Amino acid sequence: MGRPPCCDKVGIKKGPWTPEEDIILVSYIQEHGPGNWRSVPINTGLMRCSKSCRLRWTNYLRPGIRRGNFTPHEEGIIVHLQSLLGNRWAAIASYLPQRTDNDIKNYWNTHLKKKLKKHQAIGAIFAPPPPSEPSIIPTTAGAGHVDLHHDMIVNPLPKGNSLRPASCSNTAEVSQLIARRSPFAATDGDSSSSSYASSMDNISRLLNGFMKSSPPQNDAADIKPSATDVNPSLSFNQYHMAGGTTLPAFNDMLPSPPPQQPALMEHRGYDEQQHQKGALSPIEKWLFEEAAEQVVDLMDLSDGCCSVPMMF
DNA sequence: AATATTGACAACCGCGGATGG
DNA sequence: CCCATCCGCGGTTGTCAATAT
Repeated sequence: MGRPPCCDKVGIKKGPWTPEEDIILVSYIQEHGPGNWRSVPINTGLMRCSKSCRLRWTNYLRPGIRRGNFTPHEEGIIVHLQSLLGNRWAAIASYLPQRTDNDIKNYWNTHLKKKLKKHQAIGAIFAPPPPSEPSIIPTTAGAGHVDLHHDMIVNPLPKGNSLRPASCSNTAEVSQLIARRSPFAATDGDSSSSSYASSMDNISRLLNGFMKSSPPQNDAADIKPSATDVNPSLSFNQYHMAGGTTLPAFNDMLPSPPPQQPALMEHRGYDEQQHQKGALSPIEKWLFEEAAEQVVDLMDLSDGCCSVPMMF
């Protein structure tokens, strides 16, 4: 006897979500908030397993998510964090609050790993570190975070270590967000189409109608804090959420521990509190800061981004 | 034009931690 | 403590579109 299935497989629908299912799920969460996923399929009539509902919400329907078009700077962040943290995608995603762990993971597996491989073959930018220092060489499969990995074995981090700061919690623009975020929606150069895409307008209309009947909540624009919200200890994510156009020093990108994020808390959505469980362990933070000094040049390179893409 | 291959990413699966009775 | 349940995470698979042959 193995572990019992998370849900009754009989009658459970699998595969891509339809717009109608999305609407049902969003409507339900709008009313009840995320959480208690077990009850979601029961109460909504969705023929989906609770995990599937949670995943759909977390990765696609949740407001504040940006999809696709990773910037060179984001790539740099991911590469660096992956070298530090290994394949702890949730932790990495906590530094890029508009990105989901799944998205980052996919991007790593499909793009960055190849880029790094190619780059390492060329043997350019990343020189081997002194043997006695922690390696920050980005490598695939987490092989580059050996020292941290060792430390984590000795002093393991809690598994639920997401640091994900707030993303916008509004739902007033959820239809728009869905339209923007949908993998099938034509956005940001993504012009793929499908039956889903052809239905996006209908979803938007339906959701707009739904939202009108919903209690007012923070508007999407609210995720951009005012200038006074941008304080010196602002994390990278917060900074970008604040619409920053230039980057703070890498050390400043370190997120403050959850209690030090009052401004952020105000914008937190239902489930965002779930992501405040963990924080950097001392060793992790130390390594992060150590590595930050070495990576600043790299980050600067990518930050100029926009004109000088990172070369792997 | 038809078929095979590759790339991208959405979604699923299984494990393990957290929590409550 | 033990057990059951819920939830989140990371690895993996499935599917579809784009590209190559």
